[in-house]
Amino acid sequence: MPELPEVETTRRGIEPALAGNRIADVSVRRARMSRRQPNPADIPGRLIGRKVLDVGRIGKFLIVDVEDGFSLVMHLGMSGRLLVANLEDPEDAHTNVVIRTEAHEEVRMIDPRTFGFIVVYTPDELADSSIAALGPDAFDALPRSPQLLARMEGRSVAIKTLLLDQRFLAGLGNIYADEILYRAKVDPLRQAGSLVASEISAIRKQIRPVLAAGLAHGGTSLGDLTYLLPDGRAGEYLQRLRVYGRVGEECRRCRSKIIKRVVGGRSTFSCPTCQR
DNA sequence: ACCTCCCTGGCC
DNA sequence: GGCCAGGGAGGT
Repeated sequence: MPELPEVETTRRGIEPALAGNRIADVSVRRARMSRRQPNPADIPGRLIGRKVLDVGRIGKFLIVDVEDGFSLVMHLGMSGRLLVANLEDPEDAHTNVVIRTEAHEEVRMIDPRTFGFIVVYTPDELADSSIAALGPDAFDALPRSPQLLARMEGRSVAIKTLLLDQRFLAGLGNIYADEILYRAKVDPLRQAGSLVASEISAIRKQIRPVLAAGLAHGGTSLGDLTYLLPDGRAGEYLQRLRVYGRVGEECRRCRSKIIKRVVGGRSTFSCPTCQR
């Protein structure tokens, strides 16, 4: 992971709060948050009393390995945040999951729109889950261009849709896909299989810088402020976005008007002139 | 490979 | 009062 020079994202990080500590209690306050658990009643028994061995991440999935082979998987959806708090700290609204450790701290998942979730897998369940099908992490394990090219060959899917497919690359979301394609000068609707090596290389070159810039500015809080940093502050990447949300504004490169279309069911912003 | 659904707060 | 945004999974 990159340094986070401008934004201190947590008062106390999730990883130090969990790693090496034993889980004392788990509370799922909104049943929907455990909808991906085959039997939601399994969650406490699979976690309580077990020590956290490792805290990792693939794309947008946070993966916490505990003793006896269980893996706690958390996803923040679009409006989720994780907060490390002391037991006596007042709870924010929409605190939907609370994981307490024997160090008397809590990791709280706050998620107004409840697109996030928590699930605890056995090794077999993990192997059968969508986690096992995730592509390489877009930041930590970005494949070389020839490998990306090979995986795009013959595919008619729009490149934007492919970038959002977590089985292709794990970690890119709607806003960042648009920014990457704008910087790479590739039309989001181009069929993946039609891209030539130089275009794929251009896309690849932009992936890490765009993600790093987003991280450095604390992510992208939109006008509705549903996404917030763990401490409740807004991320400030919105002001740096070059195309996302800028329909009708002038392209910074060629002054054409930025257009908005729907691609793969998601709002998609691009320059009709310099993205080809 | 596509479309629809889930959910809620903020906005028109 | 209704629309919209996001990520992922399920269905067609």
